[in-house]
This record gives sequence, C-alpha cells and structure tokens, in this order.
Amino acid sequence: MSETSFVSLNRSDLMAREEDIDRASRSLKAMSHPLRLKILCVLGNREVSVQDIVENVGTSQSNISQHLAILRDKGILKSRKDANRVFYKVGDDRTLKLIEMMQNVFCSTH
Amino acid sequence: MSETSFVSLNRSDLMAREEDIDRASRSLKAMSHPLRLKILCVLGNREVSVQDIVENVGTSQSNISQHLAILRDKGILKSRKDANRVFYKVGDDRTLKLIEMMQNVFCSTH
DNA sequence: TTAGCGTATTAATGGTTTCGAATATTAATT
DNA sequence: AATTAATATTCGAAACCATTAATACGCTAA
Repeated sequence: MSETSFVSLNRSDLMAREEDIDRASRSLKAMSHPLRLKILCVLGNREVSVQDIVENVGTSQSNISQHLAILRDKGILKSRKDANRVFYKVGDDRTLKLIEMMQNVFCSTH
Repeated sequence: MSETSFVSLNRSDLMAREEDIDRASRSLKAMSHPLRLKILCVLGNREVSVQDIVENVGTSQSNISQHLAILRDKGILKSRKDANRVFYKVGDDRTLKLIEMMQNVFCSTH
C-alpha cells in the first residue's frame, strides 16, 4: 500500500530503466547547446565538411571543431576524412529521427 | 515525401531561425539532466505530487525540489498547490509529445 | 622542402551547474 | 500555541562547461 496509489512504479514503463535514462540524457545534453543544435540542423541527413559547417553556423573554426568533437565523442556524429577535409554526419537513424522530431516540436515555421 | 531527400543549408529550413534554436536548446538543456529526465518520465501525462516524485525518482526532497524549480522556471512543468501539497505536471502538449518521442527513440524496451 | 590550407588540440579564464546541509515557509493537526 | 508534514529556498564548495587565443598537425601543391 505504501507504494503510492496509481503513480506507477511500474518497471515496464517506457524509459523506466536507468540505463535508458542515462543514455538519453547524455545525448540530450550533447544536443542542448545552441551551437551544437545548430550544427545538427545544418547537417540534417547530409554529410557536410567542417568548412561548410563553420560558414553556416557562424563561429570560429576552433569553436566549431570543439563542438564537433563533443558530438562525435558522444556518438552523435560520425566523421570521415577525405584528404585535407573532414566531413561530418549524424551517426545513426535514431538520432536523425530525434532531430526531425525536435524540429516538429520547436519550429514555429511549421 | 517530406524530409528524406535533403535537409540543407537553405535558410527557409525548419529550425533555421535562431529564435527556434535558442528556445529548443533551452528546453533540451532543462531536460537533459538524468534526474530531471526521470522526473519527466515519472510524470508522463499525469499530475503527481512532489512526495510521489521523490519516492519514484530517488534522491533527496531538497534535490528534487531544486530540479522541479528548474523545470518549472523553464516552462516545462506547471504546478498546482492543494493544501499542503504541490502537484506537478508537464506544462504543454508540445513538450509532452517530445518526451514521448524521446521514449520512442531511446528506450530499449520497445 | 617550403608554404598554405583545413582541422584539431591545448591552456587559461570566466561562467554555470550541481549537490548537500541548513533553514524557511506554509498548512494541517494536536 | 506548539508540533509535524510537505515543500521551497539559500549558501557554499566542487565539478563541469564554454570561449578565446595560440599553436600544432596532416595534407597537398608548388
């Protein structure tokens, strides 16, 4: 009875597991910086060079590079080197889907 | 047929505007702490008392209260006082939808 | 080989977040 | 009025994050 009324401790809840929570919050945290979110929006489902990201996002190359490193290290972006340049893209379909969904939720032109 | 093809540098893009980006990143940031994400998952579409949140999330009352304040101040939660207790719920449908979508994306039991 | 481009790294600084502990507030109960 | 219950607030220390500036690295082309 002390387990509260109907406020579900139910372990079968979606996202009930700590592991899911931690994974999700790590990803969200990585995405929740304005520059990083903008990077993700610039990328969308394409593969874009650092150069182009810098131009489109609008901060220094060094700053972009650091944010890209964070997104890469957290498993959100993948990179590919081609000669002189490095191309980034969103690493998996789940994340891409989440970005699209955030656009749905947050974008006013819509 | 909407978004599979390109997601572009095009300035008419969804989430192209700084304002959307900032709003989105503020919300994401508020949601991206493990305890706060867990609070949101415990809430779902229901209204739950602080007491029950404390029991279900598992940290001190003070800590929960601080996290609830952050979520409330950022416009993610709304609260209602009933005598001695305070009940919280997710503040708007957009946010609720986002939470559901994150569950879709991140939860393994699924 | 040198020069130059594109990208990454490092270090220093300043800013923000987090948590525990203590205390305050408010409402109900005795 | 005093006590207890539920929630909120404040403070300070530690940890963490972001930005700039400077520099390094790796590649390509003269």
